[in-house]
Amino acid sequence: MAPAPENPGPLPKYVQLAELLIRDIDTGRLMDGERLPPERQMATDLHTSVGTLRKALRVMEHKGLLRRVQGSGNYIQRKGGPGGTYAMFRLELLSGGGLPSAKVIDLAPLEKPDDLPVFGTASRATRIRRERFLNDTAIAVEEIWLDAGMGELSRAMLSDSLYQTYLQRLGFWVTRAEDRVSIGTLPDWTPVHFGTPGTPCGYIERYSWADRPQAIEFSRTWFDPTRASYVQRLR
Amino acid sequence: MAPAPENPGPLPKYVQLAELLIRDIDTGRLMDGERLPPERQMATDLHTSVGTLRKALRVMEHKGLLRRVQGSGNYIQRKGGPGGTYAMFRLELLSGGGLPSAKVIDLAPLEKPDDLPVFGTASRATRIRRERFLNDTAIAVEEIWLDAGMGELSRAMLSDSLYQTYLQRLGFWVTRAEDRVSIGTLPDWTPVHFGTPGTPCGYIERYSWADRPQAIEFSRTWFDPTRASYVQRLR
DNA sequence: TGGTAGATCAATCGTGTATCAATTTTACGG
DNA sequence: CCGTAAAATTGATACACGATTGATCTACCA
Repeated sequence: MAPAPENPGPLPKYVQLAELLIRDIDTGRLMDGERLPPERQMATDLHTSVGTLRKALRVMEHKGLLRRVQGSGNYIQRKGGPGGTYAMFRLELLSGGGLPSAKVIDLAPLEKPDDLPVFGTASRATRIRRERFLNDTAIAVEEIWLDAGMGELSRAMLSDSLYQTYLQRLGFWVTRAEDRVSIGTLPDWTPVHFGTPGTPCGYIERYSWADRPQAIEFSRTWFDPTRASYVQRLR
Repeated sequence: MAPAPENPGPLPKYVQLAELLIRDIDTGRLMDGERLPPERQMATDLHTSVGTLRKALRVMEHKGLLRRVQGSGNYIQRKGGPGGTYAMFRLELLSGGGLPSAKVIDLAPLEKPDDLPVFGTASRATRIRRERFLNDTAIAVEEIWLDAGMGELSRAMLSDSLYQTYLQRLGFWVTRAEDRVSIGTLPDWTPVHFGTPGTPCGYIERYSWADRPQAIEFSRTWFDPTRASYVQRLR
């Protein structure tokens, strides 16, 4: 029969928005009790309408993650301890958790090299090399390739959360991603203070999709297994 | 296409379609809450008609695996427990997918060794050592420690899916799990045909919880990164 | 009976706009 | 310094519109 399993369709936008915000809560980017920006401003920042945004907020309120006060604002309400009801994936310190940040090593628009898997539609891509931290301890280096068709990126535009940058500066957001975790060795451009190129380490490949059939981003992450591990929580 | 006349016994096409999709759920290709493509597109992708496809969807809805929302879409609905039977098995062949199976190497009730992290309440645990396969190619070895307080296991009781065994033979269901992926080396009891002890490999630690605050199971998995990788899909 | 094809209906989504209600902030008078 | 009222801010609610999508029905074929 048809060996054609289909690619998943995009979820309703308000669901994606809710999950985007919930991710920010889980990663610590949104703290307990913090007040969100006004709905109107937030809607324009996220390139959506107030109605859609409010549906997302309604979802979060229903999950007990948000307290909505008329005339005052929307307040984060952190529920229960770690590993709430949301399945998370990320790099964590061996001791658990950690507030993520990143330092850009290099950013350049380049021709896609031949050793990259096929993704996107353009022949060029923006290459970003970063060093990643959890609580100010370096845990990984990564190389991100963003298809040129998605827009131009400059160093000044980057924030700690790349996906947030994509949304605010380029007007699209990542709706789907796939990680493949394996083992590898540190690349030759690894900063000397991080480690020696060739050292065995954890290795993550990630494809990211937006609202089109072809992946728009491909990234490789090399993480130090003595300091961090890839964590997946399942409910 | 090519509806070749077959023997009196071929399953109706819509049943085959339903089973195809259910298998995608079980293997984790379709995740909880995910939205399927529009029926029209899905029908053409699967080389069938909308009517036939809808019969298949109707079957899945009747089984509680699908939530159909008019005007919105078809959403995967996880049935009791953590998704499908293999939803928690996240290793895939490098070429993608693969049907999982396992061969028991050893099963023994033992005192918990000191190098194990604390879990459960008993001082003893059942140790299971298995070799794991995807499509009959060996991809990993694993060691599972089930707290003695959960019941007695015998070799004859084991099926390919341990969690299903727990449910059917011991009467509890794993509701939550946490994976930590890193790198390691093959243990000294690795079967010779699988690899040489000490060889670098991928390494997964997993804690599993049932209906009590303390973890009831701890497992370690060593996988061959040249044949499989740990996969995580995100929406 | 099972599968295909097409037309039509109904519900939802995303967006935009307007209006109301509750709260906070500010300004003013004492 | 205090109290009150007005102004500004912000969330809540409602409706309209077009596009998308599932639901239903009929006709036809093997």
